[in-house]
Amino acid sequence: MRIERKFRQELGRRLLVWYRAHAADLPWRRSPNPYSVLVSELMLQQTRVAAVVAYYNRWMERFPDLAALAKASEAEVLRSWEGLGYYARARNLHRTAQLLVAEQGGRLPSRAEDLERLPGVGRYTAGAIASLAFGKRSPVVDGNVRRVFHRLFALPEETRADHLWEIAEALLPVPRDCAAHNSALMEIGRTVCMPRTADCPRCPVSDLCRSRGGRISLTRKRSPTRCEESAALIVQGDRTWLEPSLQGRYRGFWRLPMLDTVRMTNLGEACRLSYSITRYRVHLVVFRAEWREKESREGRWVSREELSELPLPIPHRRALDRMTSRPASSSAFPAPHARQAEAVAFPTVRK
DNA sequence: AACACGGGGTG
DNA sequence: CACCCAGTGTT
Repeated sequence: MRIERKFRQELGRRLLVWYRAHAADLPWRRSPNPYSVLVSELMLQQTRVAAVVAYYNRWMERFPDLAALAKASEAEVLRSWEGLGYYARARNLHRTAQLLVAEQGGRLPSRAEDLERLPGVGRYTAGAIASLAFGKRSPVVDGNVRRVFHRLFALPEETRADHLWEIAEALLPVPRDCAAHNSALMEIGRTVCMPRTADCPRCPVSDLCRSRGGRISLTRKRSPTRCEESAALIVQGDRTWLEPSLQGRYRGFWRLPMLDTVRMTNLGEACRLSYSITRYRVHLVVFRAEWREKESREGRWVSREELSELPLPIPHRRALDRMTSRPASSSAFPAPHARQAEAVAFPTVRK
């Protein structure tokens, strides 16, 4: 697709003017140093601005720079990320900090090509850091930009990702303005040219737009797969037995043990809750239990104070909160369930 | 190219 | 409830 110089200049001007007037006041825009751009961009991967702000502020207080982050333990890093999801991002950010402190004098590279070699930094994030933090003439294509381009140029649904990157590159203005240019494209996608509704009257480039707010066709998804999971709540005094998650999505987290009726005695259902995770709908049932034989299990007894410092999957954190917080109540735990609940031996996944 | 990865907000 | 989000890494 050819882009006329005149079109490019007019579009660029409008974006910059609009952005100067409408840029949201976000914490990582206050002092755009490379580290704050790195942290915010990692947090913003597949995650909305509104969800990120509080995490970002706490993060910067706790890990103000690469050196502080590199020194932190993984548990501390994961606890700070808990609830934000996609925990590989946190592990990657931590590794990136350690790698840069160890080998690059604690400095981020400024070229997208070098940034992309860092763990957790792909094509989008590399371009974002290069342009936003270092003012480089690097394009960005994220979900917002993709949608804006689809509408702006009335692109066919099957448009290849490479083509979108070519367009993004071709539209870049002089280096000095690239940060604002890229931010403006994403900000318009986020606040004006939204997935379901395009608020064209508010859009600074609506008269240059080929589709004027047409709907982007939605890709249908398969319905969630139902799963069941049963966990055990084992209490000794004021401590709860937790086990480390050694692999999988919750690697590095602590969690309730899976109910194991061979080594545990099932004392009855304590609580149940459902949650969704990517394409699964999980029904979690927690049973109160006692050890018959604890040998050969990795884990530890955790007090309530320690509980607040260890990283836990949100569903397990919730279940624990529900079961162990009994304010203004003499008993620390819910009364035994009347009937002996039937044990579900192991979580089952039906495909 | 398809899939896994988390949790919460929005209509 | 369905859909989606400032993507990346693995298979």
